[in-house]
Amino acid sequence: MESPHVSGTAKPKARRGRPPEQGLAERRRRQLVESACAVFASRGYEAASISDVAKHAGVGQGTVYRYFESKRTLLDHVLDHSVERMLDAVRTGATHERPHSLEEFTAQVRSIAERLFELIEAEPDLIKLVVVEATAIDDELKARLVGLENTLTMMMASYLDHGVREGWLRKGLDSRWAAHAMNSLLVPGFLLALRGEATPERRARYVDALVSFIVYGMRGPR
Amino acid sequence: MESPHVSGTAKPKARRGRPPEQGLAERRRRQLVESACAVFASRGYEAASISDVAKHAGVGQGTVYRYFESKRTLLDHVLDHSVERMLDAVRTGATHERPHSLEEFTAQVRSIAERLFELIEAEPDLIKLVVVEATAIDDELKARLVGLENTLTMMMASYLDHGVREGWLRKGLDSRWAAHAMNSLLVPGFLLALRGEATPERRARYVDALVSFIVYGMRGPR
Amino acid sequence: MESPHVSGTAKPKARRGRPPEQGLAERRRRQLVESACAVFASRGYEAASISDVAKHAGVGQGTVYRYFESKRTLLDHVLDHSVERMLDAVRTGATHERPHSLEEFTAQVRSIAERLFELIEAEPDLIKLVVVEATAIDDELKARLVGLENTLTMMMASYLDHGVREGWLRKGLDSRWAAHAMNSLLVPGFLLALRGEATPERRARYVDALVSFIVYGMRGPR
Amino acid sequence: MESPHVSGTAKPKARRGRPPEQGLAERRRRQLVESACAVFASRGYEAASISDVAKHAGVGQGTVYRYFESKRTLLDHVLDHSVERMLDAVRTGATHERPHSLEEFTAQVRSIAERLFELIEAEPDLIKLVVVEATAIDDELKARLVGLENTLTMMMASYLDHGVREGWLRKGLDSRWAAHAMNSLLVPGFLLALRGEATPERRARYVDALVSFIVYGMRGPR
DNA sequence: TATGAATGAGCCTTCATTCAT
DNA sequence: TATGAATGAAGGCTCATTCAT
Repeated sequence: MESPHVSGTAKPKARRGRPPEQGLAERRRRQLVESACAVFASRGYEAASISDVAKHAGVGQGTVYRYFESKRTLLDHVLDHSVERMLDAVRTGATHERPHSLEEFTAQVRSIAERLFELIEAEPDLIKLVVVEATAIDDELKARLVGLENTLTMMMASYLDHGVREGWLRKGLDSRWAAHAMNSLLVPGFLLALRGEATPERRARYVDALVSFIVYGMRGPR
Repeated sequence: MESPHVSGTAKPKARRGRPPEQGLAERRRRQLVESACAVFASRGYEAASISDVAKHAGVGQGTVYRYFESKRTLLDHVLDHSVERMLDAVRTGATHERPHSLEEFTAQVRSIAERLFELIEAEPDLIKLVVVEATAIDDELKARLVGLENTLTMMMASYLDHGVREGWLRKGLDSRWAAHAMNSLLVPGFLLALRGEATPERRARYVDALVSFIVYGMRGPR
Repeated sequence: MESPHVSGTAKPKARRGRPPEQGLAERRRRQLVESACAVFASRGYEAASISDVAKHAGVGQGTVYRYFESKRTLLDHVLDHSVERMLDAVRTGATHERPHSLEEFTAQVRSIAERLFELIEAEPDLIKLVVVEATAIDDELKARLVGLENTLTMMMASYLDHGVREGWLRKGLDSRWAAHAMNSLLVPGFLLALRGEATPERRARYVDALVSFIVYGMRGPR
Repeated sequence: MESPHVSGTAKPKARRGRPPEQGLAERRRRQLVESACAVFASRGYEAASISDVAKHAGVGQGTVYRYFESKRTLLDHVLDHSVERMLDAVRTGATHERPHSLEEFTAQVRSIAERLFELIEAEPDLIKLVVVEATAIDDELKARLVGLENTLTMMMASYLDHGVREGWLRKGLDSRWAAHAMNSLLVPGFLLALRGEATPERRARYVDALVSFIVYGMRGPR
């Protein structure tokens, strides 16, 4: 930062004292968000206490408040973090930029569904926290999550419209509704996983059925 | 559960003097459970206070403790009560004892789905309490609810097996999985309704799609 | 309250349970306000804790919150209570309704000053809390206390104007300023008392000097 | 207190190499005390945090603890500093070493009062901190401040005794009491200023009245 | 020496639960 | 039996103080 002024009069403000250990703050924040994910997910947001989170992270409670101004703020970060992971799953699954045939579309849907399943299986409670519990905490939060889902739905809808224009999805498709249904249909899979009954085989079958349903609905009865 | 009604209508056999208010206790319990349903549903279990429940029921707080030993116990009863209502919806929807063709089966599924939608739209918060919030409160509770869903799944699975035996569902159907998928598919609809976006039109379309999906999966690709 | 309806249908709402012990609430409130007076006065408002107040009153902390919704509310009541006592002192001192000569006026001033001295000597810290510390806590509170003093000043000013009209106070007296000065001059006496050095003799002398000053200023140089 | 300034300007006697920053510690202390004055005065002692003081002084919080062992100790120094400023005001007002007539005495009293008013108007919150808030913090502190006022009173009393001996104050004057009354009479003015209602005109009138009162009391009824 | 990260005691407040009446 | 007054254990949050660097 101050490298250009090697011999200038702008003395570098004589950093005294313990150097702020670059990156520590960010590491701590991450560590705390992760602990909060675990604790909020397992006990629920209301029932979880800041002291639980601190204990899980191995720090004093006061430390939590150096990095997050309130329990509620911490939740915001937990949600951001979790949503980010979900979006990563979607991005990883979407290998082709845009599909150009029903087959490519189907393959992408399958791939995304499988990534999401993996995430759900890895962190069932966390996903539940984001997808369901959070909407009950706060109106502001509910609005945020609804907005997020709307964004996702819109993205998916534009995908579908693209398919309609290219001719591999039927004309007259209610793309907004279809997109919403697709989002929604992920939830049962989430519940399946949540119960821990999702053998790879069953999971594959669920994805198959889901894909079939989507394609069936998208393509129309013929 | 309802041990008293052993022999039909069981009129209390006109006794002399003031009847000892048999059943008063039971009435109070019911009244309290209903108040608790309302209060827990509207504020969430953690945020609701016993004093809210008592006020809603028009009794003193102490009285609550004459009938339920703790807030947690009261929740147990709220859940039982709500589950009972959901089962009623299912029972009401299942007009024929058992279907004997794919068409009857489909009609029943549709009918049940519609009853459940009605319930969800009538009491979205209560359903949310049962389906979502409750599992985050307690491991014991979570186990109970999972058990409940397993029971439902088993009931449904035996239905499906019956269809397989009668030949209108395909041989080799993984009935346990199929039953579970059917249960799970209610959830997106539940979310739809919960968000208040369920116009009658969308709801109908959702039920259609749901039924299609189920039938599609049950009957196989051909 | 319900005495008129001796044999009417308006059944008195069947008071069940422990009777609310008429007046208990008011007694508790008083008891708590008095404890709060003592504790706030001796430690200062900020440094005093609710738990101190509760301990002083011999109740649990939770009990305080049954009667006052916050620490701040409790302070409001402490101030009201203290102001009331100060006003009582003034009222007790003001034996004649309105003075009709300089002598009567002087006698009343002396009498009021002496009542106030008694109060100050009995509760020096409490008076300090009201007169000085409170104005530093809150803008809303400061406004209230300034308003109170303005009211007192106005009352006193109207007294003085009355004297001017009746001719025993000089024409052209700045009654508003004079009233304010009189109020202010009580404070030194308060400090005198606060230090515990106020022998009856010195106190009398102070009142003499005060009265002389007031009369001197009121009557003018002639 | 200021032990270094033994022989006048005391220049540090040009030494070789970097001077060991003698006095740096003392400068830091002063800087911190000044910041603490500002912060304690504006927020009140209890509500002010060490971190506020450190920020105001432009140092880290830890640094404060290198110079003062606790927040309480810092307050001690703030009070010393403020008292010193008040004494300066008195000293500046007292132009003649000792008055030798009632007129000179009166002029000095007026001059001192005006200096104090200036100080109060310049730093009302700081004065309030010293005069009011501090006595509520601690018994030890209260004792110190009472002791300080006693010292002032004694000084003033010796002044008055001097006047009695020289004959321009009446024999039999209770000098200790009179001195105390004079101190106390400053307080109403302080309150006037504190409330921001002190126009120059009112202030002049208040000083007039104060001086009159003092002279009146000192000289006796004749 | 200066720093600021870390800590835990303590505050205000809420509320499930108990119990005298 | 019904009541609501009383309670104390938490919980979220602040901040004086310590200490590794």
